This record gives sequence, structure tokens and C-alpha cells, in this order.
Amino acid sequence: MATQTRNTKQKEAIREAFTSAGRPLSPEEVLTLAKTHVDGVSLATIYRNIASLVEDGWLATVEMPGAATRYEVAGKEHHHHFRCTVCGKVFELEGCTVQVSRNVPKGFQVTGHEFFLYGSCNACG
Amino acid sequence: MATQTRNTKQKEAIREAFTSAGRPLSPEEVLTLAKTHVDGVSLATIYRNIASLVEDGWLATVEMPGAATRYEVAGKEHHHHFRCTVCGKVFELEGCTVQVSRNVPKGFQVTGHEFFLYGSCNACG
DNA sequence: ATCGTTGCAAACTCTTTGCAGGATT
DNA sequence: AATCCTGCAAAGAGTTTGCAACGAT
Repeated sequence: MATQTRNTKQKEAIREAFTSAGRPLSPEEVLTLAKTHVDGVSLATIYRNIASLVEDGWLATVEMPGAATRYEVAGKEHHHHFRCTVCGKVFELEGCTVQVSRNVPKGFQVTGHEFFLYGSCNACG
Repeated sequence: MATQTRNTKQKEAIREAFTSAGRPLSPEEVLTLAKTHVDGVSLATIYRNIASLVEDGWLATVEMPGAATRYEVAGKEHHHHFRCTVCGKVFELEGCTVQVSRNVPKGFQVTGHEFFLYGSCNACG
């Protein structure tokens, strides 16, 4: 599938959703936010535009354990995420604050890591 | 849904799959392994028995970012997981070797964390 | 003999895709 | 005007559930 290149009001609303939210969003969350700008946006369009923006390098994929995949504006430094177990919102954490002592079994090669914090966010106390 | 209590050969084969594998398994992996013991096991039965064994506390759920949920024999100490990006198998890592410096935003409460290593396993070089 | 468990198939949820009409260049 | 993009609806993939038959107690 080739990347979408035209400027539609739907795509504009989707970009706007990410920049104003300032945190990783799930497709459902994007739909809710985009609807406030464009009436009758469909979820299929959200998915197609997200795929396109990821392909363009404008969005980065954030895969979560036990939760829907989120997407965030790309280009940031290596960092990790916090998920509020009350409201479900995901937030970015500044920098990689994890010290990994790599005592993996023999013959195992480590090429990357992922880290997630859980708890309650500012709004949920 | 009440926990299943009877001893069926299907359930026996599922328990056996976990104890002999020694690593977290996805439902699909359990199906493959269980089939070598019981002919014609269905995936629905795998799901039902896994749910039952989790309810019993015999299995623990291991949710993965970007991969199917795995299950492992419960009762172990706090630990994390390694996923081989070549063969897709997940392995347990001994102990929690992560130092977390909890510089989270103001008003955020941390109650837990998850950590994953990626790379290639012993068999995949 | 009773009633929990199984296999099958249908239902569900989340995501992707085909198609005809509408919008952008 | 040409063609890309959208909305709708249908199709997939993974997981759950209803039901009649089977099997453990």
C-alpha cells in the first residue's frame, strides 16, 4: 500500500489529535478526538491514516502488554511509558531510566528492551 | 464461570505441555504440544482449561507487547521475560535485574512495572 | 445416572480490505 | 478531469460461548 499524500480534513484532524493530546493514543482514542473536528470520521479512515503516518515516519508504534497498540509522534529520544490502571491513559516518561544488568542465559543475544510502569496518573490520584 | 474440576486427558495434556516446556506458552503453542498427547484436542478446550488453571492459581498470565498472551506455571518469584525475535519463543529470566529510578511526573503513583528483553535465543544464535 | 467437559460452529472484538461515491490536486 | 481518499459493509484473525454428545465420578 502506497502512503497517502493528499491533505484531507480527516488526516488533518488525526494529526491534530496527536499533537494536542501529547501522549500515545489508541485508534479508538484518535477516533473520539478526531470526531470533535470532523463529523462522521470512520474508524477505517483512522486506521488507514495511522498506517500512512507510521510509514511516513511521522508516527511511531507503541505496543503495550495487555492493551491496544498506541501511536505517538515520532522522533523522540529512547524512552518508556506509564499506563494509568484507573483511566487507561498512557503517558511518556522522559529518557530511559532503566539500568539493565544483562544476566541472560548463555548463548542469548540481547538487542533491545521494553519497559513499562503502572500506577495512577495525576488526574486519578 | 466455575473452575473445571474433573481430570480429563485433555487437561492432563495441557498441564504436561507447560511443565515439560519450561517456558511461557501461547494458546497456539499449547495446542501444538497437547496434540502430541491427545488426538483431536480443540483450541476452545485449550482456552477453557487455561482460564481454569489461571483461576486455580496454577498458571500465571504473561502479557506481551505486540505478541499473543503467554501463560506460565505460577508461584515463581518476581521475574521478567526474554523474547526471541527470530523464533518467537519466550523465556523466563531469573530474578528482577532492573533498577528503576522512578522519576515520574508529579502526582503519579507507581504500583508496578514490566520489563522485556529482545534478541536471539540460544538455538537461533 | 448425573452433570461437568469436549468438539464443533457460531458469535464477538479488533483490525483490514473491496468497492462505489465524493473530495483533492 | 483524473485519481486519491472516504465511508460503509464485508472479510479476517484471535478469543469466547451455546449446544448436544461424550465421559468422569
